[in-house]
Amino acid sequence: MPELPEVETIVRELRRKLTGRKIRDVKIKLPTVIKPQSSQYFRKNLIGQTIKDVARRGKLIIIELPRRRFLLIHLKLTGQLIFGEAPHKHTHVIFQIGRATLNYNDLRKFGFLLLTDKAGLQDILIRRFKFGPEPLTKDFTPVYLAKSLAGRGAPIKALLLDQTILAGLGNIYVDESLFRAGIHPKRAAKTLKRAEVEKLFKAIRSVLKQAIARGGSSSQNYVRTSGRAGRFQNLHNVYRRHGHPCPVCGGEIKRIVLAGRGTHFCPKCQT
DNA sequence: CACTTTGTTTCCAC
DNA sequence: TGTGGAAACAAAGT
Repeated sequence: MPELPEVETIVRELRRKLTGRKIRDVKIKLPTVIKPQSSQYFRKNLIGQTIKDVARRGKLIIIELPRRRFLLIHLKLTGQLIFGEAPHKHTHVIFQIGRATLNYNDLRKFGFLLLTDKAGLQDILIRRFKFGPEPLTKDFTPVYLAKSLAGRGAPIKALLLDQTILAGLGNIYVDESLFRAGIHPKRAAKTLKRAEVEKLFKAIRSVLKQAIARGGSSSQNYVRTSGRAGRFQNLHNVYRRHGHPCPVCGGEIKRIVLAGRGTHFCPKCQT
């Protein structure tokens, strides 16, 4: 599952391996797989470019190229960027950087790559990706969280998944954060007490930090850019553990559908 | 076959 | 206009 930690890892490795290097060639293996406008654009525009910088906002990776060009990579679900791997059935784009290769794989093809100019980038960032703060920066505070939840009748889980409130939290980490905070995913956001908001704030940060430290969650087919699996799935308390006992109280973990997502929680511990 | 998965969009009701 | 719920969409593996 591509979520925050793996994107962090990818960006770090992209910086290390690509910054200042030339992209000599970009091979489009299956042009129809990528958004139609981008495959053409790739072929024409990427050859010989030098990567200047890489940034991350939520699950969107933005690589700055010279001449005010930007490469956007939006990783969703099964999207992967893997260094030094033989291309396979789900490899859609291969970046050749010197002798190194970086594969863009996406089994379900939910993600996309797009090469665009400054105006297009701004358009996308402003109109399509109005991201809230990064959970692990100082922009994210208990006060901000409280303010975002105040007066909202929606279930707390729905708001935590909303990227305009908080960037980069996906289904796994929302479920795990709510478990750690002892809050029921269906609770109306505005009913959270001050102490609960504080607890949730801490839970989100600690879950993400631990997940990053362990290289993310390989619960289905996520792997790191090195191709190795993450190890946070071993620490999942509730995510896809319905029918199993709660590690805290021993009660049964339940699964419901909330905000269109599989939602896992302990009915005893989370109120 | 049904079902799962994510992020986004669309539609509908209030 | 904002809000929230529900459904739809992409694609493919289980």
